[in-house]
Amino acid sequence: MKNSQVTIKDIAKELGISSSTVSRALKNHPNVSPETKKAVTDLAEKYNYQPNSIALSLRRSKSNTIGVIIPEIVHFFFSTVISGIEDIAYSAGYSVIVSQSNESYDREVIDTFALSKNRVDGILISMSRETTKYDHFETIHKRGLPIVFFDRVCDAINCSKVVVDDFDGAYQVTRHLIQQGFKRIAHLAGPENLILSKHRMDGYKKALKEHSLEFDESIIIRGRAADNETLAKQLTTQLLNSANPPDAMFAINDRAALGVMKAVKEKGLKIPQDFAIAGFSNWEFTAMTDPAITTVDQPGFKMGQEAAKLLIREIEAEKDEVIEPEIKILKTDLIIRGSSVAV
Amino acid sequence: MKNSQVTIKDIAKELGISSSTVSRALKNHPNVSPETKKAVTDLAEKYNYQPNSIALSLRRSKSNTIGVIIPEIVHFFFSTVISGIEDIAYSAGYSVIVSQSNESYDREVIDTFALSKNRVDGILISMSRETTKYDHFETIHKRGLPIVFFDRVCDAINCSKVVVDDFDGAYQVTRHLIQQGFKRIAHLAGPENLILSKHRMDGYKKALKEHSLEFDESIIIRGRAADNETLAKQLTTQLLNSANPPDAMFAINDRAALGVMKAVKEKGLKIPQDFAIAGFSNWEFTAMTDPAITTVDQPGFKMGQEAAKLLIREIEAEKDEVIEPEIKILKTDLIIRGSSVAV
DNA sequence: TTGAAAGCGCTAACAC
DNA sequence: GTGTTAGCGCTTTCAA
Repeated sequence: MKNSQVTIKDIAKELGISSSTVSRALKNHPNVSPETKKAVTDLAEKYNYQPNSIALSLRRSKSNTIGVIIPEIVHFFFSTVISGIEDIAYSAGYSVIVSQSNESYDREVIDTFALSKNRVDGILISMSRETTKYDHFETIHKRGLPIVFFDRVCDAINCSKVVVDDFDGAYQVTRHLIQQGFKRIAHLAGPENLILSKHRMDGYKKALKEHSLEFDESIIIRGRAADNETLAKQLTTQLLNSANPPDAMFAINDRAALGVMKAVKEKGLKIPQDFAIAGFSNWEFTAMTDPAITTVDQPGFKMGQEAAKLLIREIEAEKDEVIEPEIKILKTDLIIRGSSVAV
Repeated sequence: MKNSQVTIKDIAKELGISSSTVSRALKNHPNVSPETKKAVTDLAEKYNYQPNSIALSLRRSKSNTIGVIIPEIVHFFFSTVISGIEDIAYSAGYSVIVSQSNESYDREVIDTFALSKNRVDGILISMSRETTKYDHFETIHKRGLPIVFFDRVCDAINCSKVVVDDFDGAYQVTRHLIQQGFKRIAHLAGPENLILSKHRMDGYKKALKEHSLEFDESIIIRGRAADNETLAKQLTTQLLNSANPPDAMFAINDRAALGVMKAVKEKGLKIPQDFAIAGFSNWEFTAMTDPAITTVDQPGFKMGQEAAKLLIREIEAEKDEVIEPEIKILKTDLIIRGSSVAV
């Protein structure tokens, strides 16, 4: 177990020169004689010299590492985000430390401080579902550590954020349903206190209005169905059995869409011929489930990339340079899969 | 942007004592007077002192960080593995740096050296599909950096590994099919040069033999169908249309299982009543697809945990202690989902 | 063109 | 019980 990496000192000693000269030679400093430079680089090559990045971090007070906190890694959307982050970070010379809060507030607080203690240069975070207090963010943000939120952002902190254009996505997908010829489009909405739900509802309404379809409260499902597949299915069945049933449904997320789908199949309707389903998706369920559902794709990879870019920009800003926080709103993608598949 | 974290020195200065005393007080060294200790800890608390982990790393030549290289993050199996790694690493006080090779050999080599350069204390790796040369592992392993392989392991390196018990998994799932009353069980096998394929084939054979069913080469699908859904479907259809068709199929992986499933559905057979399907799964496809398929689950979380444990054990071994490499073979889980779902 | 020295933050051996 | 000193590996003035 020889753990001996060569250091600048070793090279200096072998060459009988000082370590400062070696350091200079290695980084192409102008004032080094060509001969010394050659001798040094040759030897460095021979011994496969690797600068000790920890020493560098200490010297520069910069770790070239960014920390990421997500609710859970085992989730298509979030792992996609990480992939995007890694993509940008890697090219910019940063390592990525990943930690998951497991949707726990306590764990998120611990993770936040752990990353800070580990001297990451900045933090990317998507909040846990439990989080309603923001002191931990406040603390490290005040301390000068750059933070960028993505997807589940925190309004209380004045920093850069990356989110998805819910309004536009909802508008687009509803318009798509209308263009496909569906005339009575229901909406399984999310909790009314979430701004996200409101945005999607507004997009839905805009599309209806634009095509002179009236907004009908009786085909809106509200309440907890968005988080409850069984309830979603049940309420959809009710709608389907009503006097004036819808011929399509825009579901707020994929859990809801799954419930809707089951109800529609049980009723014996063909998707998307008899009844069309569309929904926002963070690819938790529907992606793998049914090619006949049109989804508004949350662009995870892009989101990771953009968040990482914003963070690195901030990290690398000059000391006195003032960086204005930027809210990046990403357009969604409408994913229309082949509807030729038997359902 | 005040980036000023308090240091031991700051505390020492304010208290008019030396930094070594502060250091000692902070870590409860016996030879510090209670008063000094109190004064120091109070002040540390007040200023929210956080030891600089980079300085510590430099001092101890230990980063308390482990590197992970996986083919791709956006994959249910691998993200599950990371989750398991993170679980163990976190409790043991290690950070996890994740990098993905994207199934590219070149990128894997780069990642390997990048992690080594970043002074991680050890590396966990699952090889890229492309990798057939192992010099990069050899190099860093010789340098004394602990490595543990998982899932896609490298036989050429003498180090600890974590794999799945393919033989037993195949045996169990085949036996399960037999116990369900199926009598003519086909097998969609993997590439014959892979040891994994051989193990699974052997497990399959053992189960047949144990129940006095004869091994029939005519219902074995070999070749490239394991990596090709379309081909899998096609060859399955052939089998189903043959004179003496099978009544069940054990597929080597989930891509294959998916092809089989499509063929069976197209044929109009009910799963699992008319035709049963079972397969090894790393949850790439089938997991979300069909509750009627019995899967042999590759325990990703456990695998991550075990790999991390082995690695940390090695990292934390005393200098002169010799750690024998250990090959950990994890049992698979047989996942039998409710077959009550309409198919 | 090069070397000596200081320092990033921390710890530990050695003095007193 | 506490201070001094040296050093982890590197860079960067300052002086020669």
